[in-house]
Amino acid sequence: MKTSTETFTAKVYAIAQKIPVGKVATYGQLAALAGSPRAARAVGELMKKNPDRSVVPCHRVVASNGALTGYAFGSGVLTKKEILLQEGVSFVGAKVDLKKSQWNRS
DNA sequence: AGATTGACCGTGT
DNA sequence: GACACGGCCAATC
Repeated sequence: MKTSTETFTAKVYAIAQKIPVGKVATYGQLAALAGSPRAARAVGELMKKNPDRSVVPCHRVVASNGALTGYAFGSGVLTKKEILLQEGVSFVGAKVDLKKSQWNRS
């Protein structure tokens, strides 16, 4: 029986890996799915400290308003945006079109 | 063990 | 519609 924190962290990473290509999820959404709807901030911490972007597509995680926030790899948000465009995510100016590309969890 | 920070979110002015 | 403030959660120093 692990502490709640480890479960939360594990869930966040697991969920992040479940985000399909061409879709994005908000920090709050990941937090909610992980069991703490208010832990959006903590999710950001996990993404920043994420073990590996190959196992945790942190680039598919954006702010609730669709804006791209920090990125621990490449050139930061610039690289993140490029990757999302590569994935086929719809963009509106400098933000993601959540109406079209927000992850509709199964 | 205590205090501070941080890739956020919601509400108010 | 834009700017400012507070609140929550977990990790890090």
